[in-house]
Amino acid sequence: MARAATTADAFNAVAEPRRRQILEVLAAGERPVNDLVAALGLAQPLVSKHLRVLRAVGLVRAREAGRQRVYEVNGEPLKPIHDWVKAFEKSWSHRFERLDVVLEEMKAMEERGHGSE
Amino acid sequence: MARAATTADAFNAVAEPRRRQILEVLAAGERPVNDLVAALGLAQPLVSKHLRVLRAVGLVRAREAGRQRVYEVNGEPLKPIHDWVKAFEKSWSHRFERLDVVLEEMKAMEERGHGSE
DNA sequence: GCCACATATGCCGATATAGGTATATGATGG
DNA sequence: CCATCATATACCTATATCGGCATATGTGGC
Repeated sequence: MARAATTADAFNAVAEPRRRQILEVLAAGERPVNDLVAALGLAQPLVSKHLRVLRAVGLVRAREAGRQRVYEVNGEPLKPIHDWVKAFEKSWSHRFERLDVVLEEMKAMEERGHGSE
Repeated sequence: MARAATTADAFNAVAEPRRRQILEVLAAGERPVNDLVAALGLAQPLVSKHLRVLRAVGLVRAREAGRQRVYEVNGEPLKPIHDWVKAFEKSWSHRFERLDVVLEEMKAMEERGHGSE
């Protein structure tokens, strides 16, 4: 057996740095393929192939617009990754043992009108 | 070029379901290899090879104990994944604007003693 | 010293990848 | 209709994987 298909999983799809880049660009707003080609500096067929993988896992959606195909992110398939990784968060964030405390902190931060990051 | 090495990244290392399983088991506490073999029902060389990959990325650490080798999780290399994925969280959690609601949910989940997967 | 135990490594086969180049599909405009 | 733009697909090569089996390394006990 070889490695699991890249289209098997969001885990596998997102393991490719280029695919992550594509998602990052699309996070700023939907884009036709050529924009992605320009933004990433990759060969057009490469981008199309990566998009194919992302589409297969549901991470992007295509919309037809004349002769262009406009792609848009759909982050939902990332949720399993988020949930799985989150279970290990305490491993690097030691203040995380007291979850209640952390929640208070976050809440306070939010109320102070301070966004994310 | 083939796919990036599994040892290139936590992203790649964790794309393998078995490797995730290993980390899940180890999350409950350090274990010698044979325990993992029993817990996962895999062939011993397989487990050793997966551990090798996880070690290469720093996701596990080995401690010598007599003729056993006790492995332990180190979640820190997962942080980049967490951070990256988190940026897309709003994409699937539309109620994310109401942070307080989310916090309640998290608290509830935690109190229910929710494991991984 | 020798044998059983615990783990790691070597070699093999099948597979599917990423990237490249050339080409097919498909829509638009003249 | 034909040429052009936008995107997708086909074919190719090199590579590294996962899993299986056999074996090496290394430790402890008798």
